[in-house]
Amino acid sequence: MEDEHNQAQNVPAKLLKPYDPAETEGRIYKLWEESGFFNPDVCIQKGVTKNDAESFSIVLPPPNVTGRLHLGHALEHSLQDAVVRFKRMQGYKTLWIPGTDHAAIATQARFEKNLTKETGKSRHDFSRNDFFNMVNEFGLINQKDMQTQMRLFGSSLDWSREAFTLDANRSLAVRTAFKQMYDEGLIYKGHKVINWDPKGQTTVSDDELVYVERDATLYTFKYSANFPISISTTRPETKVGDTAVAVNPNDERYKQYIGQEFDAVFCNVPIHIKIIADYSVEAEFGTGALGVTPAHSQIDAEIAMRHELPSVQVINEYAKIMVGDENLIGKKTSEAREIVAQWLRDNNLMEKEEKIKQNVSTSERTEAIIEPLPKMQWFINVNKQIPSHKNKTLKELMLEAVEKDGVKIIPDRFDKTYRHWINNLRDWCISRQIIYGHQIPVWYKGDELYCGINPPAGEPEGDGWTQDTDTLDTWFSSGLWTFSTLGWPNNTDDFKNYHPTTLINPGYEILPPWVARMILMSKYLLNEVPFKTVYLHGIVRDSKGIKFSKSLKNGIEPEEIIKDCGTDALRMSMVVGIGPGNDTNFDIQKVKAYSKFANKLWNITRFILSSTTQTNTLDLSQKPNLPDTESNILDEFEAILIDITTDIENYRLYIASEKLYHYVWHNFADIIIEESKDILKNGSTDEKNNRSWLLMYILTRSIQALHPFMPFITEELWSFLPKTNKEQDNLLIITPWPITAGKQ
RNA sequence: GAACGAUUAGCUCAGUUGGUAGAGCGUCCCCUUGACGUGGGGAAGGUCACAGGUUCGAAUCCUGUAUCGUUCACCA
Repeated sequence: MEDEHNQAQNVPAKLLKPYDPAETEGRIYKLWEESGFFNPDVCIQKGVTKNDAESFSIVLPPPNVTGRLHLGHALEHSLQDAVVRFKRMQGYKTLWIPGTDHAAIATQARFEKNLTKETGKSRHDFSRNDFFNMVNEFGLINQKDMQTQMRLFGSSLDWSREAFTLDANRSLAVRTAFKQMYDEGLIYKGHKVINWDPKGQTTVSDDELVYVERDATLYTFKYSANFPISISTTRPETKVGDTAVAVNPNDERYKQYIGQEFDAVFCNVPIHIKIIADYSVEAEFGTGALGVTPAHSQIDAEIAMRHELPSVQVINEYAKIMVGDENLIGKKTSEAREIVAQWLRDNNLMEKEEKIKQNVSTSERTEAIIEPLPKMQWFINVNKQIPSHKNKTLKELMLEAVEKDGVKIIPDRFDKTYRHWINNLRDWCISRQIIYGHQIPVWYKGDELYCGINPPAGEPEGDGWTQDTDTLDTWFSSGLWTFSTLGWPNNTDDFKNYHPTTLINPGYEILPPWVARMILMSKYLLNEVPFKTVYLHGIVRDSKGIKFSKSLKNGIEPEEIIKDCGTDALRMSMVVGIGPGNDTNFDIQKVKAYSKFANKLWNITRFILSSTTQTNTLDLSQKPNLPDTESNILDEFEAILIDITTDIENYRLYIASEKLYHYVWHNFADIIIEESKDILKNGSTDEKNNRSWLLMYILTRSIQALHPFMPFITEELWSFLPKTNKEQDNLLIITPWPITAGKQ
């Protein structure tokens, strides 16, 4: 039987069995890593990339070291690696930097939750230093795990440049940025109403709030019998801190009272109320009068600022009342609410109680109800005119990036989201009362304040200095990511070669907190944009369209999928048909379909190697004089390659990958190969040779074109192809993209 | 309250610039034992949410409506 297959020696034994990704992928990744080709310096050294080639750089959105990578990360890696491999093959000086994010509050919160569950202890049972180290260790375990996962995804990351937002180099970048902003007055310390998380005992920024709808009661009442105006509130317990009642200046009902001041005893607490006029008050809502509590509401604080009202703090960090008699003092806000309401009823001051739906802000991490409190904190001023930037504000610099500097957001509808966020931006509270993170690089000694950079931690010379105990919002360090990873503040070659980066590829949900912050930092510190294109991907949901989450336990481990179907199949399923900014419901059927495709490609190769002529000596660069039939097939194929190339260059990977899939299976295999069987069997020698060359050519180029999407199987098949010229002698990862000629 | 998105075959979703619809899975029939049973051929199945409009022509552009979803804001 064997003797009938006179070309069987062309077929490696491995190819005779179905494709086995599990056996292949790990080995191939190791091969790549050892080759050094993930590192652009090595590519230049070995003559793969020209020294003066244009660079293509991209930093990985650093995953939080709170846990492991999930399918959303698989999507992100599939997209980025496809583009990176494509650009590398096109001859760009291609750099993709890996890294992870310490994620400050998220990591500390998760660690502390585990700690309490397992040992009953909390952070207060440890020294600051010990606790920091424990959280960090927890993070580093996850970090290591994620590095393994990234390799499993096949990502061609330059591991020699790996970064962590909390490592020494990044810490230097953080201190440098902080000092520069501090010295120019952009970072300031101020006593303002901030979002306080009573459970986490820290401030949180506006972006870390989650609004939850709840039932609430809207109470309408007067402070005292002789007070002329009724007010409404859902939080009567805060009203012991009121210092004014605000009405709309055009409201005829109340005009006569504007400017008057009243004393009252509210729930046994003496208060002094001034009646003021402010346009922010809507006459139509409630009674048209707003009780102003400057210490416990952002909006009221703004009104109070405009009218120079005193501010009285009545709620403390533990969300307990800190004024009043024994009935009130020390009570939790929820208890105090009912006590005050009852007092109002008892004193015939309550006019109305209605049930309403209300959105209450909670902490993203601890789920605690946020208490607005006045506190001394560090802020970044987004409205200050910056002398070193032609008196533009940070907000203006951020808008400039998309309006003038050409930062392109894909899909473009998110451009609006970006602008809207910036236009509503308030000063960014950057200090946190947690331990895990970058400690504020500021030291105090008496009235002296020192802000420093120098390693190891920036501390000043001499004795008696104590460092500010707060740490920075995690987004402060991630805002520096595109350049802190390239060696900034040192003027390194990497920084010169690769910044601004070409592309960034995060999920759309972090457009405001991350993408916008990177633009802020880069525009201010470097006077340039951090990246040229922002490709936003969507969310991977479960098959029912529900978001994966740890609490719902509906997560699917990427490893399971990879074990069953292979990474290439998973990657294809994450790319084909999923447009930018679109969510996708994960469906294992889709992955299975592409694992079939992998096998199909495997068998196409087997067939061509075993059925064509002279495969050992076939030189692709020696194109025979093809008859029309073959010539047309070739033209059609090249046209598709050009098409696909254009699609990828415009980041339409979801279309390019599908076209490739469709061509290879339903044109190449189903039509071209099928009709070749007869030719290869019954044709003349010339016919056989021409057809053989054509099949081998399309196969070879298809494998190259598929490589960005299915890197493992294509690299493996590449090794089986005849080695008849220099190009084919190399690893597939560094072969030139098949249609460089097609760019014409 | 506002912005944005979605609404296409039984299910999950593509459809890049307007030229009367495609994929995967599922269903049914047939074929394939010399690439692949993870294969091949074929079939059924869609008034492209609805109503108007622009156009020679619209799933694709415009207006409005409905339902679902996301995000932002928030009424004190």
